Parts: sequence; C-alpha cells; structure tokens
Amino acid sequence: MKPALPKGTRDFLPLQVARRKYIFNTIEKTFVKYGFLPIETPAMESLSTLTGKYGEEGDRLLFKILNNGDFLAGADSEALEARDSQKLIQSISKRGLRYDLTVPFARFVVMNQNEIQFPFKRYQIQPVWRADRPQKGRYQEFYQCDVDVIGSDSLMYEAELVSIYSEVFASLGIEVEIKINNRKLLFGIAECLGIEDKFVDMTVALDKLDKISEAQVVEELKGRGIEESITIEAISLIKSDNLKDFTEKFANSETGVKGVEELLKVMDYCKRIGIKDLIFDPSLARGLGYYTGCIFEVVLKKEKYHHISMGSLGGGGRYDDLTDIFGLNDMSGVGISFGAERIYDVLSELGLFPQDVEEMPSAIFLAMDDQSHEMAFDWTMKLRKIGISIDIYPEPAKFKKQMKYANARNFKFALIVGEQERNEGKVALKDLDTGNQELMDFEMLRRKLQK
RNA sequence: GAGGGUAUAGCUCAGUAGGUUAGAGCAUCAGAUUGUGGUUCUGAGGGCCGUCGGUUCGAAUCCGAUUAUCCUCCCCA
Repeated sequence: MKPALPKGTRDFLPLQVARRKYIFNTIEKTFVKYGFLPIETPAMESLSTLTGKYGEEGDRLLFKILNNGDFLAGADSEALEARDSQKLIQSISKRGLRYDLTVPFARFVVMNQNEIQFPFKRYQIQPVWRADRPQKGRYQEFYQCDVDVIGSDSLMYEAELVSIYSEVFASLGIEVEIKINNRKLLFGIAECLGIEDKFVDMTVALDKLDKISEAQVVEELKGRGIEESITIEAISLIKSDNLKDFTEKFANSETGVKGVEELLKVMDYCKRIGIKDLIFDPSLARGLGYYTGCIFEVVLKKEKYHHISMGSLGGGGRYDDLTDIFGLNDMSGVGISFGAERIYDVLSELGLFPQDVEEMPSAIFLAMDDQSHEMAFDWTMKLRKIGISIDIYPEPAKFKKQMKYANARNFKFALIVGEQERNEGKVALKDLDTGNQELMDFEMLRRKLQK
C-alpha cells in the first residue's frame, strides 16, 4: 500500500523536533518562572463537554470519535433513515478530540476544585485538533501553549501575562506588538450608539478593519441591520488611540467606563515594569464569545517585518463565566495562548533558530575489523555508563561507507579503531571538520568528550 | 461553505503536437579502491504514469467523473 498522512497533519524530522522543543522550552521556562504549574488533559473529551462552546462553526470543526463496537445498534434509526448526519452524531459518537485547551481547562477546574488552590495558575502545552480546511500555517493537528489563571479578577494578572508575552518573544528574538483592548469598552461603544443588541456583529465586523475597507465593513453591518451612519460613527470612535477620549463618550455607559478603567490600570502596571510594545488598539475584538474583559493579540512588528505575512502569533483575554456552564460560579479567569506552529514558521523564515538545537553525540566509533568492533563496543558502553553520549557504527563495514555515514550525520569526531590502534590500546580521534587525527587512550578520550 | 492547483521510480520532479522499450537528479546496492568522509568514475535494481470511464488505429499526454492532497477566501493558532 501507498503510505500517506491524513490531511493537515505532519511528520517531524529530528531537526524539526529539536526546533519545536526549543520553542516549547523557551515558553515553558517563562511560564514556570511566573509560578504557573503544568497540567495535562486527555486528547479525548466527552462530546457534550465540547459541543456548543465554540459556536456553530466550531461544532462543525470538531473531530468526533465513532463509538466502539456495534455503533449502529445504538444509532438513532429515525435520523439514520432521514440521513440527518447532524442528528445521528449524538447517538453514534459520545467522544471528540479537544478543539482547544481552554474548555477542557474549565472542565478540569470544576472537576478538581477541591484539589487545587485558587487563584490557580496553570499552563498546558498539548496538541489540539480541528477539522478545518488546511492551508499554509494552518493544520488539523497543532499545538497550543496556554497559560491561564483562574479564581481572581486582579488586573495584575493581565500585566503578568503581557509580561510573559514580552519575555518569550524577546528570548526568541522576534519583535512583536502586543495589542490590548477591552470587551467592556467595545460594549460601551455599542451602548452609546444604541446597538448593544448587535454587539457581537459589530465587534466581529470591526475586527476585520485591518483586512477589508471601511466601505466593506459598512456594507457587512448594513446586512446585519446596522445603519451606515452608526457604523461610520463606530469606526471613527475606534480610530482613536487615546483612552481618555472614550471616558467622555461613555457618559451613558457604565460598562464602557469600567473598560477604560481596567485598561488604564493594566497599562499602568505594564508601564511600571518597563514594557514598551503594549499598544492599545480599540479595533481589536477577538472572535471567541467568552471574553468579557481585557483582550490581547500578538502580531509581528509591522515596520520591521513588513515582508512577512503572518496571522497573530498568540491571543487571549479575560473571561468571567467560563466554568459557569460546568456548574462553578464566580470564577473569573484570564489567559493567553502562543501559536507555536506560526512562531516556528516565523523563526524559520527569519533564520532565528540557534545553530545547536539538535542534541546528539559529538563522536561515533568506526571499526575496521571484528576484533576492533568488539573493542569499540566495549569503550562505547563504558563511556555511556559514565554519562557520555556516544554512538558506534553497528558493524565493521567498508570503511568508506562508515565515514560517509559519520559525515552525513554531522558528527564532530570519528573514533577510528583498526588493528594498529587496537594493538596500542588506543583509538584515532579524527576531527571531521579539519581532518586532523590524534591517537588517544581511554582516559584521554574520556576527558576530551566529557567537556 | 466557495474557488484554484497538483497526482509519473523510495524521494523531488521532467515528459515536447496523442505514436515503438516512460526519463533525470537524489537515495539504495555493487564495482574501480583490503584503513579515511563531506567534492571521483562505472554499473545495477526499482513504475498497472492516483482510480474508473470516454474519445482514438493508438492515451502518462485530450475529455468526464471520482478519490487524495496542497493553496486562496471565510474563520482561526
């Protein structure tokens, strides 16, 4: 049979794995420094945990797992007869693959509330799955790196998370803008324009302003029943980057004022710790429905990387009612996520990966004959026992072949053992860059490889 | 959900206006070379040309369908 991967999935070569680990490690190190603790949740969740949490579109993109055994025995025969897939699913699939890490986290918090201490600071780096149509930089299986704190409404945490963004991207060598806005401020705008019932439509459309023209936004909102004059007013409002302007406008919107206050507080925290790249952007909306307070998004610094087109490298925000649906109230939380796959693409395009991400032994034994191979094997194992990473060619094959292998795998040294070396109880250490060779006994070799 | 591209050797891809036996590079193996690679030369193996159907004396090539995959829009990480 012909081997193939399901669409939107990838294999990773050793170098790619090493580079991905470098990203994950950089992110994780920062999370740990800020006092976040790791958790893991299963790849599968009950379908009921997942459905209805991501909107209509999200439900469509959920991977459903077919029930085991005779799944048709329990199938809804009416739905089956009517060929109603949507309805049939409930009776033939009770599990699905997780779509993000936030909803499983909410479930986790509710189920483990007696085991954890609030405010609970957790991070989670695991793959998620979406049955989306794949394209560049977008896959059906990809990793998310989430960091959330739940059980506190302190705005200090917003500042901590901004600081984490700032630190992680700085250590990766990428210059970014961290955009911040507040859903309450957006609601305030809707309120003073008298369209609070169309709040979601408004934000979704305004969010597209950097991609489509104002006229198109007006058009889109007209289709959703918002008058042109109101949309134009809304657009002019969010063009302002001065927070104080909003305070005046929000005379009739308590929520709007609250949003401005929250933003000022967070930005004040960030100023204290010297964060420069935080930018207030009132057009930032974020699609996900559960956000209620500050929202964030990270993008490449435009003036620096105008040649690279890449969506956001991360995003997040505050949510007040996430655990509510699972029966736990009064649990405000705030969290952000890193788009590791996109970060990978950016680092790779900019050539910003360190040279030495791949961890491998510096030397490999090559033997000329059976007896030498035995000696090389003994030395190999002795070195490994004292913690030195080392490799050996599996048989005394043709020497040229062994050299080729050592070279192709990028070893720094070849340790050559033939009759001559063996008789002296030594090996020849050949530097594969310079071609220089040096005879060494075991002790010399140990010292050479140990540093 | 809408649109576009691609499908030929293990891998990356050529294949001209339909015409005998479908090619290259890389990889693999063997030899020139019984202990020195990254950069030598020679040779070998390996293909129902995605699948089904149609046009034709004749199809990898043209047409239709189908499947798979990549990409663009929507949305997202």
